[in-house]
Amino acid sequence: MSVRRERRDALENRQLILQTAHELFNEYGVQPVSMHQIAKTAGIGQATLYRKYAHKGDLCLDMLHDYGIKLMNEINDYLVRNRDNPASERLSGIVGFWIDAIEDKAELLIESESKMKCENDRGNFFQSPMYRFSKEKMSELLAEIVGDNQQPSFDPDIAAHAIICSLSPGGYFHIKQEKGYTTEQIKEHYSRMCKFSPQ
Amino acid sequence: MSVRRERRDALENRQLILQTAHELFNEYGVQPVSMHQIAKTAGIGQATLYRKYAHKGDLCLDMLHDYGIKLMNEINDYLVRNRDNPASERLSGIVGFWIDAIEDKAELLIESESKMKCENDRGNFFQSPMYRFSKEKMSELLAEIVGDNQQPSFDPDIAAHAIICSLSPGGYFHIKQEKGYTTEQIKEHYSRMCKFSPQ
DNA sequence: TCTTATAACGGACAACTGTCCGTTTAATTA
DNA sequence: TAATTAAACGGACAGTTGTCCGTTATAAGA
Repeated sequence: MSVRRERRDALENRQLILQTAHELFNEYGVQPVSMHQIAKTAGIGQATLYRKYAHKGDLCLDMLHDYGIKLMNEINDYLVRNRDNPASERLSGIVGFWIDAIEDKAELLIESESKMKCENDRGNFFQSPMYRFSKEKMSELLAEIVGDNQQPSFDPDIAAHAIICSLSPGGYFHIKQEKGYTTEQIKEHYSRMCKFSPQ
Repeated sequence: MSVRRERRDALENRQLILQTAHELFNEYGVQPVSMHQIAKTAGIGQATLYRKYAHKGDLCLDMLHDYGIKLMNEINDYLVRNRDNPASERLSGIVGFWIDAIEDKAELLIESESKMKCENDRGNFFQSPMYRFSKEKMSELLAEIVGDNQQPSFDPDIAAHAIICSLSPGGYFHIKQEKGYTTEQIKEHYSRMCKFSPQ
């Protein structure tokens, strides 16, 4: 059976959308720019935009794609460089990268977080490579931390997921503001939390 | 100076809104009901509705008010009854109550979570009594857990906040489904995580 | 009780979201 | 190269959000 490859106009429009959104977000910020405005500015139909991206959060998540690749590479490098350090330290290292990412890409992340309603949805953050990768790496480190424990322990996947959720932009910026901490102070407290290990 | 008391019609409308929203949510679910529909059904103007509630999430949060009071009382009772148990056990007890609440009130919580955009906003979950109460109680228990530690430790407020954030409905239901765990199994894993204490 | 100031009301409106459906266009096949 | 076919397009539309502003009703004071 022959596989029809993606039509040229479809590909061009996808690139045009990302380009246009990037420019509009740079000029006005993410939140104030509407999907209508993106379509209008790009000179394409509303439906063409929605056919590619289910909602603005979906679009924002795709705009984080390259950043996500870069982040995953950096984390991989970090883990290799520090392979002989304690697992808890490497874990807090990943958390540090994650916090930097939130600070860097706050607007896009907040948008994609707020539109994340339906499970198994296009544009669900929990389906993104960045989330899956980080959960996996954190899970491995947590498994290493609790590894030599005979009594039944918690599921490292759940712990990793919990750590990532606790770093959702909404919650992160709230506590940061409420406590009046700097980014480095938050990192430091998370780092100390990672030092915890079973009684 | 004289304090004008709240006008009668304003009070009546507030009750009418809550009553109407309750009925509509019961019949159709939370997500499918629009603010327009609530106003129309209640027989009041759109602006009257928005004057009382900044958005649907704000309304949902208010609809959780009584439930929140009940929950706080239950947690208080629990803490008194178990005052002689280890702090980590009481902590996982609170988490248990919290998880039950998520399961009970998923729809309202998801709605209020997804509309929580601006900090210091009416209808921000982090301003709600339920959040503040739980964070305070968890923070006290965490302080107790790490209390007799001479080296600098993490801020219990941050840890408490992190635990609550990790239990946001979106994240909770995602991991529950992905792992195929029952509610009790999630509680069990959280309980084991709470057993952790400093190296 | 009547007047008055003002809080609250609500219809109408502008803008946004997301979808439908008839039309166009690119890739495949002859 | 022409015909075919299905993917992709985009204007238009219905429904929703959130606000504005002229009108109404209520509580306080005379």
